Amino acid sequence: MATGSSARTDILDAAQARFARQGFDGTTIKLIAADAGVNSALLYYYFRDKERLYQAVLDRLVQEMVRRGVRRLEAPGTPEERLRGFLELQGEIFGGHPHFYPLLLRELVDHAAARAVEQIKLVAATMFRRLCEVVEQGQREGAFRGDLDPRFAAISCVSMVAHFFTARPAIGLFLGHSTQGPPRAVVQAYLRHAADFAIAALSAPNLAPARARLKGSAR
Amino acid sequence: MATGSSARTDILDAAQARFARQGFDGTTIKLIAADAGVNSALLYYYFRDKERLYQAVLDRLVQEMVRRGVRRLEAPGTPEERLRGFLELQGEIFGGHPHFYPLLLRELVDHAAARAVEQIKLVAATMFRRLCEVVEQGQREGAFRGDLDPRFAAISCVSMVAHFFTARPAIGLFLGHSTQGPPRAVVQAYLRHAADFAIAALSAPNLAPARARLKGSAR
DNA sequence: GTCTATACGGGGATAGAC
DNA sequence: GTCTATCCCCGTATAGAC
Repeated sequence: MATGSSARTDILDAAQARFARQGFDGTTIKLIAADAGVNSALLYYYFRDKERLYQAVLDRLVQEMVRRGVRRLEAPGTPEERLRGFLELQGEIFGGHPHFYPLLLRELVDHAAARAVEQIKLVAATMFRRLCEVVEQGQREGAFRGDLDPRFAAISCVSMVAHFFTARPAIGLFLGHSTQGPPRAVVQAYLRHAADFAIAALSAPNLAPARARLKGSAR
Repeated sequence: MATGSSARTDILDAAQARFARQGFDGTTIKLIAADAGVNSALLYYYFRDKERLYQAVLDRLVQEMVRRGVRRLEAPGTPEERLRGFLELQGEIFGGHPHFYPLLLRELVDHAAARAVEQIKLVAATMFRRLCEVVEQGQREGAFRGDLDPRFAAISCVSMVAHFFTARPAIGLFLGHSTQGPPRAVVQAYLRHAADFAIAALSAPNLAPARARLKGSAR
């Protein structure tokens, strides 16, 4: 309700940026108001307090992530193609919008995600579940090795992309750049590497690499 | 100097726990003092201000991590054994001491690691460099595939372990437990999986499967 | 809906006694 | 070295005018 309000979404946007950059405790209501170009008392009109403003930001974010993630996982293609597509989307989201992943990350770190239990359960029941099903399908079709726990495999694949953005400042220095992180081209190169690395680990073991694609019809 | 002082280390220990759990902004001097069982003014005697107290905590932590990491990487053995040993240590450190990884993680997230630039450069020049050399050695010896950037491979391997602990609350829910994270046995199982997954990706045959798939035929 | 003005508390930091 | 007492700022939140 009242979604048309410009001030309301301005506040949400400003809050998202600040919470992502400085965390809950490090962000002040007055600063958000200044960013949004409104008076600080207005924040209490739209959202009851700082806590609920944070919740509203988090809600909006997780819902968008789940929506895009599930849609990508349900795209047509082989399990390998769908997994690659999902990892690609992950890179787009985490790398593209500067306030997306940092906010999720903070929520995980700040209070052991206590404020996001419901949202995480949603992710578990939709996106994560779907991702595991893709791995399982690949296993049934013989493209992926069958001796892996699909949930562990899913976590490993996602981790290689996620942690790159988590540790972005450190990785920037590791690779000879700055704490701003590596330049875009290096990020892209890493993301390609990570997808290949994941598929290599998942692919059926060396014995019969060429025969792995039994039912595969090269399209 | 003055390392014998009990109050000083008590303060450092208490500060480490609080900073790890609640972050810099979320932690108060008075609370740290209460945890350490000393008066809050004493913190200003040993450390000039909150900022320097935080720095001291971070210093102590990174130095211990580097020391243990490098020692493990320089242990005798094949590249595979040394990589496995390093990932095992990573799991021990991150999983074992509850304030170790959360503090590093916060530093990465909080201000793009601005407070830890020097420490990260130390890690880059010692531990990370050493880890890359292990991968390179494996490549020269033919145990690991040669078509990977050793730095990217190193990052991928570490990521699979690190992100598991980063996202611990979420992964706990994903696997049907709580935001406290999965039980110890599941953590151990995942760590074994991650090491195997990493080695599988590194050992995968060079070109045959990946290229064959493109053409859809492997003679 | 949006603003001004303000209360109320809490946090960092200091002076100085012991 | 350790504590008591205190200052001062700033952040959240509310009351109420427009």
